Amino acid sequence: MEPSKAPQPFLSPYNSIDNEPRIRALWEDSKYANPDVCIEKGVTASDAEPYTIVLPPPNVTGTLHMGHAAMLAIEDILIRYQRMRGKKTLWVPGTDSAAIATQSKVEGDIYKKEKLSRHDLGRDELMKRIDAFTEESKNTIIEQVQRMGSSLDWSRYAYTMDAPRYNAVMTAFVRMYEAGLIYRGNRIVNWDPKLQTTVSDEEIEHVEQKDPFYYFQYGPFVIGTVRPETKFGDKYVVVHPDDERYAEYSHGQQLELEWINGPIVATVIKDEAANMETGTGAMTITPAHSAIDFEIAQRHKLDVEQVIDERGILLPIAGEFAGQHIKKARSMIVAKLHEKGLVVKIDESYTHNVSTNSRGGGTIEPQIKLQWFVGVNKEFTIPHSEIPGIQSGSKTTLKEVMRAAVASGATKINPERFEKIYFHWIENLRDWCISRQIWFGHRIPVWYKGDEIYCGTEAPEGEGWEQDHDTLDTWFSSGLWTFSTLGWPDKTPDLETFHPTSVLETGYDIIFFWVARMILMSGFHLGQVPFKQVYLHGLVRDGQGRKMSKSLGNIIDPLTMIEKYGADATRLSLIIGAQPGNDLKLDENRVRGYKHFANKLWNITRFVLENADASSLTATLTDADKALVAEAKELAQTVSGNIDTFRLDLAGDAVYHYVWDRFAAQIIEETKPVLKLYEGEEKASKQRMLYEILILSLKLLHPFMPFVTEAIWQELPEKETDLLMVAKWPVQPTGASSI
RNA sequence: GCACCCUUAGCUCAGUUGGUAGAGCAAUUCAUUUACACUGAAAAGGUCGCAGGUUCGAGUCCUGCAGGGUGCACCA
Repeated sequence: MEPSKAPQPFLSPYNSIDNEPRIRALWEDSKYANPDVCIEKGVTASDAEPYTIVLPPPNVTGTLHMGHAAMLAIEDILIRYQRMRGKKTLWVPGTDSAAIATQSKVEGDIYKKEKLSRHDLGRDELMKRIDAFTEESKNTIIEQVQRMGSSLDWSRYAYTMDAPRYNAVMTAFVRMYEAGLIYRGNRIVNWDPKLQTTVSDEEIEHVEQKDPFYYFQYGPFVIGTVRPETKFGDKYVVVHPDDERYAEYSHGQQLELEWINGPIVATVIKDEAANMETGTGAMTITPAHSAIDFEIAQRHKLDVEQVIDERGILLPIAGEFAGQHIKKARSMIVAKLHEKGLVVKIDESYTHNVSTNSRGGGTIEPQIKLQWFVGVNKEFTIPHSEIPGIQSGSKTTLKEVMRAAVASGATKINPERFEKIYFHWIENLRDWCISRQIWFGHRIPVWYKGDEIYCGTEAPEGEGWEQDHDTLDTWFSSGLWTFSTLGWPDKTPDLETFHPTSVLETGYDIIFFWVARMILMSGFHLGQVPFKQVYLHGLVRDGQGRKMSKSLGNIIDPLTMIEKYGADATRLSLIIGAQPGNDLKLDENRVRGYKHFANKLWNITRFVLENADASSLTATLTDADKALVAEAKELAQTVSGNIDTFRLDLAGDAVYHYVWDRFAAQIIEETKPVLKLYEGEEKASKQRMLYEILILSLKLLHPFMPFVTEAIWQELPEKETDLLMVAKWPVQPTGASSI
C-alpha cells in the first residue's frame, strides 16, 4: 500500500483513520513479523527461545466477524509481548478451504444464476469455479485480518488447499493407512440427504422438536415410535431380558403377526439395550437407519435391510409406499395402520431431539455406507514419541495418545475445566468417519482396479485404475495444521525450530472438531503434542448476550468499529472484560470508551513532549521521582504476570487504569506546578521521570493498542529502536517456566 | 438423563492462598478554555441468587436449593 503522508504530529484529537494505514505500512516494510528478519537485523538473538502460534485459519471465502477480531487481538497481544521480550517469535497466517461450506455456497450461486447442478457441470468444471471463487475472495479476508494490526508473518502464508498442504494431507493419509489406522468399511454413518454426504459425529447438532409419538399393536406387543416410515423392515421386537411383562416370550421365539403390508414373521430379541422405563418397554428395530438398532443387530447377527434411500425415498420393501418421500409417507402409513386397527394410541406432545447437520444441512438420516474411517482404538506401534507416558516403539492407540497428551500436562488447556470436557469426549470417542461425498477437498489417495486397491500419494502406474470419488473431512487436513504449515512432511528448519507450537488460541466451540484432531495427528505423525498450551476464548455476543446473527440484525461488524473508533479501541473492547472461556457481551459504548483512551494517551504524550525530551534522561532523579518510576516498573511486572497466565483482561485493565488514573490524573497534575515554578535539578528530575514513564507506558500498551503507541513512538525525538514493535519489554522473563 | 459454567451497583463485569465490597458504561449535580470536552470534580447506587455449614472472620471454602446458559446422550 502507499504510505500516506505523515500528519502534523499531535494534532488533536488522535485520528485513527489517517494513522492506521501509515503504521501498518511501516510494520509491513520492516518485515519484523518474520523471525528470520529479526535475527538478521539483530533484534532477536539467534539462539533465543522460540515462541509460535499458528493462526486458526479463517474461511477463505468469509469476511471478518467479531469472533475473528477477538482471536486476532488475543494472539497479537501474545505475539507482540513475546517478540518484545526477545523471543524468536512466529505467528503463521493461513486460510481454510472450509470444504462443505464453500462448495455449497458456490453450488448455490451457480444454481441461482445458471440453473445448473454440480452434476451438470462435472467435477473438473466445478473445481475450476470454486478455485476462481476462492482466489477472488481470499484477498478480502486477508486485508481484513491485516486491518486489526495483526503482526503475522505473511511470508509463511498457507492455504489448506495449496500444493504443500495437499501433499501433507496425502502423505498423512498414506502413512496412517499403512499403519492400519485408516480403513474402509460398511458402518452406520450420519447421512445428510440434503447435502448428499456423510457428516462426523461432532458436526451433528441436536435440535429439539415436537412430534406425535405413536403406539402400534405389533402382535402381542405394543411398540412406540415417532418414525412409522422406518417400520416396514421391522421384523425383530426387542425387550429387556429382565422385563417381567414379557417373561413368557423367549429369545429367538418367532411370532406371526399382522403388519403394515400384511402378515410377517417377527422374532423376539432379548437385549439390555431395551429400556424398560421407556414407552411399553418393547421396541422394534430398524438396523439400517439407527445407530443403536444397528449395534443390537450386530450383537445378535440379525438381518439388516435398507428401507430409505440416500434421498429420503422409500425403497421397494415399503410395498405400496415405495417411491414416496419419508416426510409424505408418514401420515399415509399411520392412516393405513389405523384402518387395520393397529393404532393403539397417539401422544401428540412428544418432544425429542432430532439430529441435524450443523453445517447448514438437513435432518440426518443414519445409513449404512461404505466409508473411510480412522480407527481410534486400533493398536499400532508408535516409532517415536516425546509425549510423556507414551514410549517410543511401544504399542498404543490414537485414543491413548490423545489422552496422554493432556493427562501428562504436555498440553495444558486453559481454562482448566475444558480438560474435563476433553477427557469425557475422548472416552466416548468412536471411529472417525473421514470420507465426504463432496468434490471440493483433498481427494482420498486410493485407487481401485477390480479387486485391487492401491494407496499412495501419487496415482499408480498402469492402466485402468480409478481413484476413489470421495474427499476427506475438512478437519482431517486441519488436524495437520500446526506442522503442515511448517513444511512437513519435509524435515524443515521451521519444523525443527517452531514445533511443538507454544499456544493454540481458539474459540471453545471447536475444541473437539479441531483441537482434539490436531493432538491426534501431531501425536501420530510427529510423536509430539501440537502445542503446549490451549487457550480458549469465549464467544462474542451482543450487548444483551444474544448470539450475533443476520436474522436478529444485531451483528456488530469489526470493520465498522475500526472505522468509527479505530483498531486499537476495537481490540481493547474485546480484551478488557473478557475472561478466558467466558462469553463476552460487546456493547458499542465500550468501544467508544477505548477510543477516548487512545486520545488520552495522545494528549499525555503531547504534554510530556512539550516539557521533556530524550535529553532529559541524563538528569538525576530525586528520590520521590525514583519511587514513581519504580511504581511504573512494578506495573510492568503485574502486566507481564497477567499476560503469562492468559489474563489479558486483567493486564489490559491494569495498564489502562495506571495510565489514566495514576499517570495522567495524578502524576502529571502534580508535576505541573514544579514545571512552571522551578528551574534546575528538581525540574530536570520531573522531566526525566515523565519521559521515562511515558516510554514505559507506550511499551506496556503496545501489545494491546499497537497503532497509537507506534504512531507516538515515531514522533519521539530519539528512540532505542526504529519501531516500537521491536523495542525491549521493560521486564525480562523471570523464569524458564513462562511460555 | 449425565456433566460443566454463571448468578456481585440500572447494564457489562473485576475481586488470583478467606481479612473493611471495586471498575467501565449509563444516569444525577457542578466546573468551562485546560496536555485533553474524545475533559475534570462531586455525590448517588450493592442484606455479593436463596438456605444451611466450616471459621475469630465467607463474595471467596463445603452442602443443599432456585434461576439462567453450555456440552454430551436420547429419532423409544
